[in-house]
Amino acid sequence: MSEPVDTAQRILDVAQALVQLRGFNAVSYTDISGPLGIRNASVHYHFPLKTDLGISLVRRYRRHTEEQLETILNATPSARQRLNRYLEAYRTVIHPDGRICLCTVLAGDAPTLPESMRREVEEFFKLNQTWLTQVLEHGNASGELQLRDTPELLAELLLAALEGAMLLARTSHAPGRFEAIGQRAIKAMLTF
Amino acid sequence: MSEPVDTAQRILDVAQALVQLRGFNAVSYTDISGPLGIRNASVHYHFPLKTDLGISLVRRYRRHTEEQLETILNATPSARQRLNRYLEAYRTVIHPDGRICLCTVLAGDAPTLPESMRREVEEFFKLNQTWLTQVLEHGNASGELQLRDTPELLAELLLAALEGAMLLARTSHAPGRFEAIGQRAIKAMLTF
DNA sequence: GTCTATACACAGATAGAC
DNA sequence: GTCTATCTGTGTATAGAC
Repeated sequence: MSEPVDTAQRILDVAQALVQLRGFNAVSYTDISGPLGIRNASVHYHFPLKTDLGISLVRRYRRHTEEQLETILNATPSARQRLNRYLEAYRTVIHPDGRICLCTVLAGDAPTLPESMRREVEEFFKLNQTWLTQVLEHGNASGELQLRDTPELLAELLLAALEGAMLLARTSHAPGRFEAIGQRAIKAMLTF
Repeated sequence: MSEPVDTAQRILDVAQALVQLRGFNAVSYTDISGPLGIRNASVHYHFPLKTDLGISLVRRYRRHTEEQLETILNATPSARQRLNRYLEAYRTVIHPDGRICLCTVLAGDAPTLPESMRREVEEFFKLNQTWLTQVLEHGNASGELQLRDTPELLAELLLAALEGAMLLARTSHAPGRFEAIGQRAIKAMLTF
């Protein structure tokens, strides 16, 4: 009864996993078509230019993230719990095989990406930073947190720490490192 | 009277600048030979395989960093000043054109790098982390700092924050962002 | 040590049959 | 929508002249 998932979505699924691991430039149309049992020309039918594919990839990822963040806000009014849930969300994108956040990888590729794609990545980070800022602000206003700096700057610091933690953990083949740093970074937000 | 700088070193100079910007895989032998006024075959004479070039690149970068860190230790006994100098060192590798720390870029490329090269990158981060740990430990022992967590974990957090800050700042074409986050991260070490 | 020339693989992309 | 076939560019790397 269920419709077969359309090819464009499955292309994006495979492409995303590959890009999360190797980066945008190190993934080819053939890399993507192979696991799907189709030919690279078929991928071009759905995404004529690689830039098209890249933009669709980031947009879909950002939409998905937006939904997750919205869900967290609805699930709890506590800043502590919101931040913990935010950290949990990272666990869903990090894999032992080396996959990390799509946009963290693309940030590394940024200077080689088409400008239109780089802007999409930038928007992803803005989304995260704005959300974190609001969570910290709200926690401060309600008295749950006692921030020692502006919510904007602390949000930026937390985001940066998580980005860097993913890179460091992956480079040293030590996924546990992300957890340790992530937990500590959040604790810092609560303690500041 | 001064000897002409040997070609191998100049190759590494050009290669490093290019890799700091685009990453390892997005830099070709022709990209490197062009600015030097030679042909790509000449680069192969000095570094037969690209992996050879990559390893030399990271080793030289790490040696240079080791010297800088040693210099900082000799220049001041204060943890505060040492951390500030450490941040200053980042300023020498970050450029408005998009160049950031060589090993931060290579961390993004890690899964596509030859294993021997990845290990060299890992060593670079270990070097930084060990140094930072010692600085924090020393500052704590002397009473200058009051750490609220282990020096190891705080060093990891600081390193991760700086890594991430470089990526975020570059992605949004806002070099000033690195400064702000970096300063705040160091302040966190002093305040913990 | 640097050159020209070239081998070989693979990339993104397109044309046209089915 | 997917295929085969192909174009064109570029990458790493090597052979051999100078």
